[in-house]
Formats: sequence, C-alpha cells, structure tokens
Amino acid sequence: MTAASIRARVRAEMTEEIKAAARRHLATDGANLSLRAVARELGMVSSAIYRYFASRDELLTALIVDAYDAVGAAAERAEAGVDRADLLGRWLAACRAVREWALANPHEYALIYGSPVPGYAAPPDTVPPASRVGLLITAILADGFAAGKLAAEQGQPVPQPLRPELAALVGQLVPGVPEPLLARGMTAWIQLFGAVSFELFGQLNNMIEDRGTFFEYQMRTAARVVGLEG
Amino acid sequence: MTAASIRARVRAEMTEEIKAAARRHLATDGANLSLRAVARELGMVSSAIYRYFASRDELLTALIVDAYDAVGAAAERAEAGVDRADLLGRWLAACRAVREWALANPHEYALIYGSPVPGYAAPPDTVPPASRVGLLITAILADGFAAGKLAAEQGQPVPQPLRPELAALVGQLVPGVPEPLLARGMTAWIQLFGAVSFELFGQLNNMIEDRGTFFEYQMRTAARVVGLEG
DNA sequence: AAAAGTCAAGAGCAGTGCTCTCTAAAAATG
DNA sequence: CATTTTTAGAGAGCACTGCTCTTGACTTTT
Repeated sequence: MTAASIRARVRAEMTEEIKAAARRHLATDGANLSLRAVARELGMVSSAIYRYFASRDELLTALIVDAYDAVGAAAERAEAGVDRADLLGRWLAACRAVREWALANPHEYALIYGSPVPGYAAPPDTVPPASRVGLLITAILADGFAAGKLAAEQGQPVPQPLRPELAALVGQLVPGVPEPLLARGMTAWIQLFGAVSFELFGQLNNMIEDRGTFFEYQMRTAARVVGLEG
Repeated sequence: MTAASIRARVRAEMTEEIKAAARRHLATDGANLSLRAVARELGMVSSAIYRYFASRDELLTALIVDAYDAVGAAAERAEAGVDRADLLGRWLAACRAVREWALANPHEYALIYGSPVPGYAAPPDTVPPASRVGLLITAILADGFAAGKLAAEQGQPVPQPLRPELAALVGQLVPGVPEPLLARGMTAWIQLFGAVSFELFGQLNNMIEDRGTFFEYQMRTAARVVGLEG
C-alpha cells in the first residue's frame, strides 16, 4: 500500500515534470510543440511519454485545463483581496489579474483563448475550469444586484429570443440575477478577453503603446456598460 | 513582350492556384498546413512550390494578406449599401459582414485574429490590409461627428497618458475626430472582434445557442457606448 | 520465489520543411 | 534561324515529426 502510493507519487511527479517541460516548449513552438523535444529535455525517449499521456492531444488537454485553472485562480485571488462592497474595484482587480496572467503566460493564454488547435476537440473535463472567470464576474454582478447597486434593466433591451437562454444560464450559474444584467455582464466578459487578446495577438501594434492605461480605460468603460460606477 | 507577359500570367495563375489549394488545406490543418499536401493536390512535387513561395511562411503571409483584404472588402461593401445618414445602420452592416465572413471562412479568420503562428513574424505588407476594418469604423465615427450626431466626450474620460497616442492615430487615420471619440470607437472595435472570436473559438459553447441574436445585441450595446443611437 | 504490472528504450513507418542537383522547355538574344 | 539564358519542375536526400510495436529490465504483489 505504501509502496503502491510511492509508485503513484513518482508517477504524479513525472507527469508534472512532463507538463512543465511541455509548458516551456509551448513558448517556442506554440500548440504544435514536439513530444520528442519534450522527451529529449527530460532525458528520456519519446515513446516513454506515452506511458503518461496517451497522445499529444491528451498532453495538450492537461495543459489547457491547467491554464484555465491558473487564470481562474489568479482572478479569484485578486478579486478576493478587495472590499466586498467595492464592486468596481473587484471587477477591475479581476480584469487586471487576467491581463497580468496573460502577459506572463502568453502561450498558455493563446492555447485557451486563441484559435482552436486544428483537429483537436476539447473534452468535457475542460468545461468547468473554463468557466471560472465567467463565474467570478457573475458573482460580482449577483452581489451588486443583491445590494441594490445594480439596475436590472439598463441600456440596450435584451432581444426576446435570448431571454430563455439567459434564464437557463442564470439558473445554473447565479440564481437570482436578472437576465438583462447577465447579458450586460457577458458584454463586459467579451470586452475583457477581447482587449487582452488584441494586445497579446498583436492587433494593437503600431497603434497603442501604453497598453496598461488603454486596458484600464477599456475595463472602466465596460464597467459602465454593466452599471458599475465608482 | 507579349510572350513575357504570357509567362507572367501563367505564373500569376499558378500562384493563385497554390493559394487556393492552401486555403482548402487551412480548413483541416490550420496554420500548420502541409506544403507537401498542397503540392500533391496540385499534382506537383513539393520542391516546385518553392519556385512561387520562398518558404511556408511566405505562403502564409500571402494567405494572411488575402484574408485581411477579404474581410475588409466584405465590410466595406456591406457598409456602402446603407444610407450615409444612418450611422447605426452602417455600423451594424459592417459588423454583420465581418461576422458572416468569419463564419464562412473560419480558418482564415483564425489565421488573422487568432493566436499568432509560433515563429512567424508578420511582415510590414500585412499592416495596411489589417487596418481596413478599423479605418471603416473610424470613417463612420468621422461622418457622425462632422454631422454633429456624435458627442466628442461621453462616458469614461480618456486617461491623460493616452491622449497623445490617440492624437497621433487620429492624425494618420481620420483627421478631425476628437480623441475621446476614437477611444470609444476602439472599444466598439474590440467588442466586434471579441464577439466574433468568442463565437468562433468556442467560448460560447453550452452558453448561447442563438448566436446571431446575441451578436446583434452585443453590437447594438457597443453602438450605444460609442454614442450611435437609432 | 513466481507472477503481474510498470517503465523505458529502440527500431520502424509515414509524414514534414527545405536544399540541392539535374533535365527539359520556353524566352531572349545574336 | 541558332544559340544562349532563364525558368519550371522532378527527384533524391537531410534532419525532423507523432505514433506503434516489440523487447528487456525493474518493482510490486501474491
């Protein structure tokens, strides 16, 4: 039993080492990292990797899950450090955390929010980690609504055909939040990742140099759309 | 002379055929399409491709330029069909055209707005085509401001450090537009491509089914941020 | 101590981007 | 018209890729 768990522990450590090496290679080769190169770096032969991951795709999936969890955790940590009553502060803290994580781990960010890897279908285990940031945002909205600080309706009316879908989402994510508020929350969500992606993927090149200030402005604008004032 | 231009014309046709085949392969293999497979499809040998493109990157660059031009042209065409005084209509037409082009050509969209291809640096010739949609949006803003329909200031104040950069952008893109208006235009620009990318890259999966309506709502919300009312 | 389970290595297959050399045809030049 | 020059493509080859299968060594369990 102890022996078995030793083996299991060694196996877990090896798995982590492979992922760490793969993450390093992600930086130079992107999603088409080379299994053989990873193996070489670890001083083993390529076929040995297959004892730990059934395929390259499975390795990628592990990296994707880790990445989603890492952004999610970073955003949650930052948001948790802000006074609960300061809704704008909580939103901005989460946004900044996402951006900073993305800047520090650009290739992992690209892996999860960039173009889908061709021929790769995300398995179901990636879904829960993928929704952590979205959940965090909606939690802020829920708090704001509960405290009477966020209006249910504001701005563009939500088209009728969207309401049942939004209602279902509210039901499974944040019970009690009005659909129009969630709809605006999704606007902010798109704005957040749109801004980070544009910066990271080079769309701001030759246009904006002071990316930090630009991002701050964008996220404050998004906050206004949702109804979060200072 | 005529003979020379015959040769040149054949060469141009062959170049187009290679690009067309490469575009087809983009669908299955994404950015790491195989030169050999492209050559095979054209009934030639891989080394022959190198008579037309010095490297795989050069082929990719050609595809990227074509893609930027295609979205740009689609957006311009759609926007041109709307009454000049109908600013909201022009904005929405451009947005819908971008989305529809992206849905029809998802892999080309991913090539230009997705994660950067690892080890690939976009050469300067991609810059002008890349800015066509942005130019179109700012042209709408300029018209609206000239007609007195768009307020210079609105919503979130533009941070001081951003103003000189925005001023420079205004100068080289759309003289006469106030910086805060351009800043809001960029918000809408991010919202547009953020929404399309989220839909295309699968971030809306298991959340929103009626993507068309959702997109419409998002773009109308973005229009409000800029100050474009019905 | 024997049986079962696990790990890693090595060879091999079909594929890749790219370079180099060679041939055949076409165009430009005398 | 004949000859030189330019060009397109073919083919072989290099170092690489993901992945499979077989073989040998080691560890855990019975």
